[in-house]
Amino acid sequence: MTATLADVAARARVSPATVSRVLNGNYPVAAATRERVLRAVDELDYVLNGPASSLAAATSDLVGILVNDIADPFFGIMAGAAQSEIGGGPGAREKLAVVCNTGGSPERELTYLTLLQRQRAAAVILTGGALEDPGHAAAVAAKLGRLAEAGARIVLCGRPPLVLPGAGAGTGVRPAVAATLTFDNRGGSRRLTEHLLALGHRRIGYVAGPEERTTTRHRVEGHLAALADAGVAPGPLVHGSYDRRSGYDATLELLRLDPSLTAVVAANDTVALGACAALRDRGLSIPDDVSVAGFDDLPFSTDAVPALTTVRLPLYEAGARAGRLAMGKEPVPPGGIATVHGELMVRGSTGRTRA
Amino acid sequence: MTATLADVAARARVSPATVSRVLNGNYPVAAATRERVLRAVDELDYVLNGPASSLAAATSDLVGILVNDIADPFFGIMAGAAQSEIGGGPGAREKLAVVCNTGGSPERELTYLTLLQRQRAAAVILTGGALEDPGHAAAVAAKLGRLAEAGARIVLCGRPPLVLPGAGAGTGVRPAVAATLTFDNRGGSRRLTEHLLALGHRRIGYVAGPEERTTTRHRVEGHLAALADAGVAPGPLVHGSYDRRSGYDATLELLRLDPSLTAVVAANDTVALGACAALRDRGLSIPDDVSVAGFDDLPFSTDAVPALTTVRLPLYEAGARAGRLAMGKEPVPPGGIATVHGELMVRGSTGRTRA
DNA sequence: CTGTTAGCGCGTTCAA
DNA sequence: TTGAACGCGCTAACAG
Repeated sequence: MTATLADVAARARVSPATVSRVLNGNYPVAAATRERVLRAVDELDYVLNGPASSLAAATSDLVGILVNDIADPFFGIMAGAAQSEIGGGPGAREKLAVVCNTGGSPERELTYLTLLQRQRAAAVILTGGALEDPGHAAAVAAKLGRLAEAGARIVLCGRPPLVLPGAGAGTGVRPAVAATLTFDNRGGSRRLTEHLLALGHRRIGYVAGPEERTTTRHRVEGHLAALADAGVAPGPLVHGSYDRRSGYDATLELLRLDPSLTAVVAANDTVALGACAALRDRGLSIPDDVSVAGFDDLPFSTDAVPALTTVRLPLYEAGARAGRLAMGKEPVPPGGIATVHGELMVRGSTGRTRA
Repeated sequence: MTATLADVAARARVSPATVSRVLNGNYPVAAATRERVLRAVDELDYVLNGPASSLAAATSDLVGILVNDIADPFFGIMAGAAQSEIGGGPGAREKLAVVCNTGGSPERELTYLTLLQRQRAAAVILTGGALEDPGHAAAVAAKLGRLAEAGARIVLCGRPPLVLPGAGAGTGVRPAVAATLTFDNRGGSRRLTEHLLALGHRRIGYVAGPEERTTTRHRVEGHLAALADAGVAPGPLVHGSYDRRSGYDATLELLRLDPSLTAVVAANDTVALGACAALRDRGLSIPDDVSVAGFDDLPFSTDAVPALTTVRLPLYEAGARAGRLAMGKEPVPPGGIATVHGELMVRGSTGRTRA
């Protein structure tokens, strides 16, 4: 059967404890002994028994990364970056960075958190916007609290800070979350709309993301704030999911609600692509008839025709930083929270309104 | 601290063994007892200790899904589909389906396999093409053999069948791989090139994927086979990675090598987008001056302008099937291998050559 | 620097 | 249907 630590010890003529020490590299071991042990490990094709090790040490080397949609590069880029900072750090004991796909489902989010708690995960990174349902938010907060209690380091990436129930000044509530990297969706969205306003647009449609999501709300709020500041009345707004199809359908609906639209702002780049397709199918040219803008600046956005005006979020950098924070390789930002800003990328899909 | 099985047992006034039986549902337990146990579990916020459980049971509920690039929807779609078939099957004990991103690195692939072996993973799914280096292939085969020996079910998805060293007829070598779903890259590529030939193209450039990868080779082979059958000489070929930038650069190189090209075939859709950008920047129109074709039919391909002619691979279906196979929820195909075919999607990016 | 000794928390016999 | 007892393979004190 599979070789155990004891087998290795016997073969190397040392005690099991010594083998353990060699493998974990935590205690000094004579070079000659270590050599013998490593050879025995090799000869026996020995692989440490993770569960046994985790049980004895009361901690595992598993790090969970939760994403809302693994097929969406928005999450893939962040998750990949985080994973690259976690797996195989030189010298450090190998961590197993794993990505868990919730599919945006609240139940699955909680299920995965429980599963990670069960595995005694060393750290958990939650990416992307949160659901606004208070019940679910409380459930997540509670779960995170228990995970943190059990020693897991919690990091939020691209997610608003956790609102701690009953965490007032001096209540002594230790925050469950070690660090939060939050995206400035509101500010980015605001600058994007200001750009449109500067180009002369006054009738702007909005294809929003799924309802009850923080990302959706913040982006809408930034948009509305820019309009309010300029004294421009909001145009029609339609909610949909974060996919291309939704952008297509919602844009047709927008056009129906207000045929005089001169610009469409989309929840993200993927949705914007769908919006572009709908406009083209209606015989409208971009940006001559209607300008279109996205959000996130995913890799394909620059290849759209015309190239998409959007707000660039440093997804890779944020994910990598979250990974380092989860590993304790980077100091926690002051207050535990850092805001990540987006950068307006003006490209061909937006232009001046016709004279 | 964290509650244990014994705590639950004490609170429910039963033995630890009974609690275990209730939790695992493997043995009959009186309804009243079960009720009491479940209440105690709830009151104590008890969460099973995974490592301890795995150690005792000599198996874990972890299922690993290896991908080459998590930021690429090609893998994200497969992984998400597989995960949806694995996580939270009703009744079944919750499995933890986790995605591991190798980044295309052979070392990380082996590292992840070792880590999964260490965790005594219940199953492992490897997605996407493999590296052709014989040394690495042998190392992977050996690792998979050991994983399988330890009870893990191995499934390949979108990957060529594992060549078993020394597995001849009657050698009694039990294949380590439970099931293989392989993509017909060769056939799909061949049909794509035939389509181009039918449109009159005779000077076709090829932007290939990374060298030493099975996917790259098979797609190139299909392309060359179609040309050979038609008696057409192969055009220039340039290798690159699977990203947009690579497609852009390679296409400029192709144009330099043969300015009279009338078509460009790309390794995949992402690369094709880069190719389109390069052609446009050179002032060439698609498909009037040059036709472009991709592979995979990722969601954004239909939104390219013009929409991309490509070969659709049923990524979601294949991933889901791999997930079911990993869970033993679906019968293994005859011979352990099933070929998944692609479908030619003719769209606007390819057209007849000019008269 | 190395060996000895106890558990870590749970599943699974075996009896009852 | 339930309980008692043992051991899974490893780490972490404590000696030496």
